[in-house]
Amino acid sequence: MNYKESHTLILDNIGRFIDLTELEKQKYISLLTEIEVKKKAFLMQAGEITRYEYFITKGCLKVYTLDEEGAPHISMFAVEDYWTGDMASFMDKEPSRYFIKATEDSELLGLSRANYDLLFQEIPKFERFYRILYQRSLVSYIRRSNHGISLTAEERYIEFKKKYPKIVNRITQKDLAGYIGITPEFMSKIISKVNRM
Amino acid sequence: MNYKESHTLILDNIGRFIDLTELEKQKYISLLTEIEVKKKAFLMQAGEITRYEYFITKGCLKVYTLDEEGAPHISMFAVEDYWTGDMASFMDKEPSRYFIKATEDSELLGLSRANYDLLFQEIPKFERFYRILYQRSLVSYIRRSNHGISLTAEERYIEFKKKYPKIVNRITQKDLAGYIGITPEFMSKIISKVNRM
DNA sequence: TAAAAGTCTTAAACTAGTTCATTTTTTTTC
DNA sequence: GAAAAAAAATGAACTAGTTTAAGACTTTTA
Repeated sequence: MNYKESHTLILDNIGRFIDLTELEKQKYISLLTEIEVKKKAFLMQAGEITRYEYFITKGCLKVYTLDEEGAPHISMFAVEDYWTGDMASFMDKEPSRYFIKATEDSELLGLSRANYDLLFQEIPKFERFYRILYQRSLVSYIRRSNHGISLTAEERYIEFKKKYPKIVNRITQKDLAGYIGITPEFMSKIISKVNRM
Repeated sequence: MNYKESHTLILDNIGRFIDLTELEKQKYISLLTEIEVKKKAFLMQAGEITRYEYFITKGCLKVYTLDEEGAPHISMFAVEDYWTGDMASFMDKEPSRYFIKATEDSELLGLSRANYDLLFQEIPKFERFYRILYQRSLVSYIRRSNHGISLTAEERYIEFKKKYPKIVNRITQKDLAGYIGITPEFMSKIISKVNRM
């Protein structure tokens, strides 16, 4: 993907919530860093302090933690047009608990912490953009944290398929199990059951 | 609680993230509505369009949905110095799925949707306040939605006690079960087990 | 293109959590 | 302050999801 395409993608994403002048667009783009990650490579690992907030222009990544037994718990899959990172670590400059690993060759745009702060000084409109972006993410996480707790694994799988039909075909069953919160073995049973219905 | 005390509480809460002039403080206070809810009364019910975002100055409320079988799933307990409401319904003016019920006699300050919009026009600094508020809530919900899925009920109970030591003594075991995502019977067993340890 | 590594499937034995039913304890209400 | 209502405790039978192990299928790597 060339620069122009990835810039159009991120500016369109921002354009959903705020209007920018040509000058502001240029200024914004100048604050971004181009990043490439090959399949299976880490964008970031637990213990590091997150340097960027990421916007995905191409590919797919998984964001996950490891529990005491070393089992992975996937908190999100990020594909084109998604934002990702570890906000807690990014904001408070504390070591992250998350790993971010590419499941396909991927391309991203990164906004560093210094540039994030600068952004609000230079284009205060971005306070609004992030206010709305966070608000919307919040609505969906509140819903997920309730559903995660109250639905059965089978119901969560059916919801995931409905909500992310494009993602479901790009990830392994094992990773999906790590997201749904069950073992790969039980995931396999659920899938064959649901497909039989 | 008198007006002055509740105004100090909310202004201190806001003061954590942004600085306001005296004039701005007055302006902000003038946009708020005083609300009282008696124990067991509803602040809001599913099907209604949420009219306010609420700040609690006294008391305790539970925010919950009912599933198809009529079982309650509690998404948060809100006590003094907390913000609550249904953001999805408030923002998009769509019917809410949530009930909010007082578990103690409570007092709140409400910001209506019209005044919320006005606020950003009159004191743009509030974009920043909400950007930071939402960002912090997001961090804790992301953590909760992962933990909710990957910890056992007993671990979730121990975490809740550690994180909200003051709330745990103000709510019933039954409501806590509705938050943790288990039956009241199993909650009872966990509590007696943990206390025995 | 063969070997190695990882993913998926299946099944049996197990455990965390549910359901239903009953009794005791606490809180609410008049 | 007695009666009613709600919450909490306990136990037995059940179900959703885990664990372990082994074989089949796919993808990656040299």
